[in-house]
Amino acid sequence: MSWTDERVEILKKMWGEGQSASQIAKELGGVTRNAVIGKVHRLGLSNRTGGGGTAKPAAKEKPAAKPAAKAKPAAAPKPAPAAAAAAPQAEKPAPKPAAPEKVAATPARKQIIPAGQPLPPQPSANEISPEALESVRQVEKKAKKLSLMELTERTCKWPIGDPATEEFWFCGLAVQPGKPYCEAHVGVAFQPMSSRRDRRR
DNA sequence: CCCTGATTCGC
DNA sequence: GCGAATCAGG
Repeated sequence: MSWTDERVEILKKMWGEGQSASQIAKELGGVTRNAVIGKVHRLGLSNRTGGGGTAKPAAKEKPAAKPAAKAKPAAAPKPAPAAAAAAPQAEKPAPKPAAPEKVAATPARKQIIPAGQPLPPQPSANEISPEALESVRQVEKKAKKLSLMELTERTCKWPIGDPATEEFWFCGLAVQPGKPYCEAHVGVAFQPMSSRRDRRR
């Protein structure tokens, strides 16, 4: 893979949005995060964290608009990257702005979903063993309360709360190797059929 | 352990 | 110019 104009553009865009190098690498495909970082540096758009050697995920970054250095005087040779564009996303009714957390909203419009696996349906409580329910409640207290965008392949994707309200987030604890959930949630999500049958009626 | 970006240096 | 290896920090 080479750094074509379009790929560089995607890189710039995502980097500007605060996406991590690894995320950008995945999006582009065919490159590693190292390649992305290397390119970022060569392009001169690097400094994002104050310090050397470290950087936080895409979270607190002020809406920095560092680029802009040079503006193209004329010509807009970038006509149509791709389709997409239209985001059917209607304004979300947020009747309850009660967001205790300062969940940094990524200025991204595209909104990629890092989650690699399908999200689970909320289990009907009556299908789960009391013990399991118990541990789930326990774990929910320790949940990292990640937002959708904060999920990665290694964070538990167990949903907690009502998606229709502000009371909604994902567990976010470390997943069980190969599973989409943390240990506790794997327990309630993947139950042996045998035990299910026993419990049933 | 997982992650992050920064740097180096042979290609 | 490129990016794997390495480094350095969370």
